[in-house]
Amino acid sequence: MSDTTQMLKGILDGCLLAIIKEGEIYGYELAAKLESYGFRSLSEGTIYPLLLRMQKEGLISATLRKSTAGPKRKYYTLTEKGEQELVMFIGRWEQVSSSVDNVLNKRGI
Amino acid sequence: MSDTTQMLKGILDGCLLAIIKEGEIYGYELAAKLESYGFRSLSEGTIYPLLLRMQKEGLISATLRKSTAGPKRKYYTLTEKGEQELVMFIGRWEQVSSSVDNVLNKRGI
DNA sequence: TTAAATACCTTGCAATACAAGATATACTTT
DNA sequence: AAAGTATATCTTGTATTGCAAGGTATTTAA
Repeated sequence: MSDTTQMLKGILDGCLLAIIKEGEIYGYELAAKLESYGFRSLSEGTIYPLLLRMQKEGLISATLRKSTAGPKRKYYTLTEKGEQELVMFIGRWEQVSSSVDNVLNKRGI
Repeated sequence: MSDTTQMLKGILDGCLLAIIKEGEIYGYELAAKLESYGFRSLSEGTIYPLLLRMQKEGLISATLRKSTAGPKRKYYTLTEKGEQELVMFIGRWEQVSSSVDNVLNKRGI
């Protein structure tokens, strides 16, 4: 109850969409990218199931490519549906985050 | 997958703490207050179990008082532990929300 | 007395982050 | 060759939590 686990629910998927939109990227690299944006180190048990789920929902699509330093990488790109979902995510985020900021700054109505 | 349900996880408790800190308040009023801050209408099935949980954890304490227009009201106040938890919540929120904003504004590193 | 607004609670479900453990490839070191 | 290390992905099971649905009780107004 004292970490950010619960707080990440419902925002990680949107953040992944936003990063993938910037350019084709694979899971292992994504985890590092999230850290560079300020997220604490995220478990692979979080990233991979999430990517698979989003692919199954048709938000992203994947292609396998050989790597020079390990097993094949699974590169993801946004689908049309994924772009739409990203737009809706941003709307949700702005509504919720501004509400929280209102509460913390004590500016009701 | 297109509402803010998941996004509220891990932030509602902190928001309740912040509002209760402003002054003694009861559950039914709290729901209205949250709306005035920008949250969409929250179910009583969300508010009451959450208040009971926080009371059980010792973050808030309650006293019953008669009402002029209905059954007794349960007024909540912050405990010392609740104040500490609020401070920690604010820290978590600032870390996470700034990370999300970084991702959405594409400002890595 | 019937209705409506107020006020609180309980049960069960669904969604999701994550720990733990497994598998496989390429390169480097011994 | 063999072993180790970094890279890269996946699966299973668990804990937490928002919320719908349904229930109870009190006060005032119609």
